[in-house]
Amino acid sequence: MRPIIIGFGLLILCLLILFRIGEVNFIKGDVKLEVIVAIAALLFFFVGLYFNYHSQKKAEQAQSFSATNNTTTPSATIDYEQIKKLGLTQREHDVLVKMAEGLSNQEIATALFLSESTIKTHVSNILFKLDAKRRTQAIQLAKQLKIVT
Amino acid sequence: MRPIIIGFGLLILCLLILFRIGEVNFIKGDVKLEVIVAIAALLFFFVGLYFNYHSQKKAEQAQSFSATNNTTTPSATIDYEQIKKLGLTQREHDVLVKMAEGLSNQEIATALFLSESTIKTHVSNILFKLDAKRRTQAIQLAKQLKIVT
DNA sequence: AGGCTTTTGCTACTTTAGTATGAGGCCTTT
DNA sequence: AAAGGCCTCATACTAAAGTAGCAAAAGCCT
Repeated sequence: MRPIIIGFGLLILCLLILFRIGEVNFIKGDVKLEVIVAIAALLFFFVGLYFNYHSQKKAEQAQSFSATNNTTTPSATIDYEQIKKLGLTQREHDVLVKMAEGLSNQEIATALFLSESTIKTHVSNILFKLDAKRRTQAIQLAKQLKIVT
Repeated sequence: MRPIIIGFGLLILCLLILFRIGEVNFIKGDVKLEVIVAIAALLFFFVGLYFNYHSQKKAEQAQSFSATNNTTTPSATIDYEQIKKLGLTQREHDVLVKMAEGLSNQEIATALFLSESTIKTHVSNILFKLDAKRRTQAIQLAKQLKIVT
């Protein structure tokens, strides 16, 4: 929770700086209002993306967890029991899904708002847990075990 | 695709209106820069939320579509017409099948009694013909197009 | 036999993937 | 408050994968 607070703090700081620049330059007439508004708009556009992404992730997590608790659902698409059995975490499963879609590590990183390093770590752990040597093998296994569609 | 364009058109319109308000009121000195920036920021914050929400919806939709297709057509047969259409040769298809099994280039080479160089050539051609950037993507496409099981 | 495609293979690169290790923050449980 | 699992990220490697360009051999087709 703290990083979010820090993030917002920094954002507010950035905004204040923007205001300052805006005010100063308005006197000089160098920077136009449009530019400042555009920067702020862009900034908050991505903040919105980020924010929504995180809230949805949490919701998904809760959903899948409740799904695993419900033993009566065979879940025609994904076998959550199998995921549990293999010891795959939520995040690892996320990455595995993206992997199966044919994305590169860098693309997965972009899609999940993470760094490539993190994806590599996850992938490495996935390969270990699935006892696979390559990502292609992991994908094949994952489809067989119905932990990805 | 069209709703997105319309949406962005409306957004640009909103921005222009904001600019107008800003300029007009600056002369009168009623509304401050901060307010305009804040409005723009808030606006785009929600735009970000909305945008991300929809992109995720689409992803989910695509997933369910492919899922329903799989359930409605359980035929595990290979579409040779598709292979022809793509211009894949016999050997390339052989390699593609091995690729989908999760084998490395070296392993495919051993399995087909060829050198790794040859496999690389084939793989490169496969990727080109399938318009894929990586072998994982090629596998995913190949399964969708039913040219591998 | 000459023209065609396919198959095979090479060298020399560039780019991704994957491993090993460490570290810090967050969250839950104890 | 301490402990442990999870997530994130980084560095520094090594190992595959993929690209570009070329070329020889084989098979096929009238």
